[in-house]
Amino acid sequence: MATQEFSRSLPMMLYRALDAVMPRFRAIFNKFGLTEQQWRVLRVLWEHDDIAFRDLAEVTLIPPPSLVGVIDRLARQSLVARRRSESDRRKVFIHATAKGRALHKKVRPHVDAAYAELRESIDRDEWASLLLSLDRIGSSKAVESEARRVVNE
Amino acid sequence: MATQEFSRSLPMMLYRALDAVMPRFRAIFNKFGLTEQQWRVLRVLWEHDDIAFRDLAEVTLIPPPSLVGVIDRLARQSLVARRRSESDRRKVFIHATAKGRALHKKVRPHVDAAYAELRESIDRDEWASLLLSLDRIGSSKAVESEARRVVNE
DNA sequence: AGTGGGTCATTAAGATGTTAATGATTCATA
DNA sequence: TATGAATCATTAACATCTTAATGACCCACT
Repeated sequence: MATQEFSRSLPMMLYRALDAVMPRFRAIFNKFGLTEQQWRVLRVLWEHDDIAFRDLAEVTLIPPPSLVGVIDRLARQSLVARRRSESDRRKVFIHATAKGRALHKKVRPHVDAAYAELRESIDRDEWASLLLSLDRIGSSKAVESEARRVVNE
Repeated sequence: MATQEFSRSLPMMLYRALDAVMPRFRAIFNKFGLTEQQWRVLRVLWEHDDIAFRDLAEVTLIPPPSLVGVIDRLARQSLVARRRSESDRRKVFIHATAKGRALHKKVRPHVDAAYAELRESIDRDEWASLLLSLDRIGSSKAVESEARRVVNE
C-alpha cells in the first residue's frame, strides 16, 4: 500500500502495538465487569492504601476529567471510596474498599497469566531494549510532573 | 513508588510514550481545526484517490463505528465525501475533496517538521530497533480464545 | 482582615473508543 | 430459486478522551 510511510510512523506503530496487545486483557476485564481504566485504578490502589487523586491520575495515565467519572462508577459499585483531605480541603484521596480489594485479588491472576504469556512471546533482550527505548521517549516530556510527589498528610 | 511493576508494564510504557509524543502533534491539528483522527483520514486519503471504508478503518486504526462519525464530521465540512460501490452496494468508498486536499497540503509541512524533530531526538539505531520491535508486536494478532479460556475455566 | 494569584477536583461539551446489535446486501448451496 | 449464512456500514448505549472553564480552597502579601 502507498501509505507505508504513514503506517510506519512512530505514533501509528505505537497505536498498532497497543491494538495487538490490549484486546486479550480487555476480554479479561470485561468478564469481571470492569473496563480497562477501572482495572488500572484497582491495580494501582492495590499498592496504595490511600493515594491522592492527582497522583492516581498520573500513575494510571487517566486524565483528571476522565478519572472523575471512572472513580464515580467504581464508587457506585462500592469498589473504591473518596476521602477529603483535612489539611487541604481541595485534595481528595482514593482508597479501595474490601469489595474492591477482593475483586482485584480475583482478577489479578488472570491478568498476570496473560501478561506472562505476552512476555514469553518476545525475546528477552528485545523486550529489555524495547522497554528502555519506550522509557526514554516517555520520560522526555514527563518532566513537568516530576516535581509533584505523593504527600502523606 | 510501589507501583513500579505496573508502571513499567508494556501497555503502560506504550501509553506513556504516546502521551509524551502526541500533544505536540495535536496542537498542530487543533490549530487547523482538525482532530487527531480527522488528520489521520486526510493523511491517508492523500495517497488514495479512493479507498474502501473498511480499508480506511484498518489503515487509520480507527474502529469502524468511530470512523462513521469521523467521516460524517469531515463530510459536513466538505473535506471528504462518500461514494457507494456499484458492484457491491454494501461497500462505501471515501475520497478527499479539493478542499480536503488543500487543507492537507497546508497542514502537512507543520506535521512533517514536528516529526523530523522527534526523529532527530532519538538515536538512529535505537529508532530502527524500536520500530522493528513495535512491528513484531503489532503484527502478531492476539488470539482472543486464549483470554476467554483463562477466564471461563 | 482582605485581596489576588495559584492549585485542585470537578463540570461542560464535543469527539472518539468499546461492545453488541441492526438492516441492507451478497453469497453459497440445497 | 429460495433461503439461510456471511459481510458490510451503520446505529445504539455507555465509557473515556480532549480542551476549556468553573467554583472551592489555599497561600502570600498588603
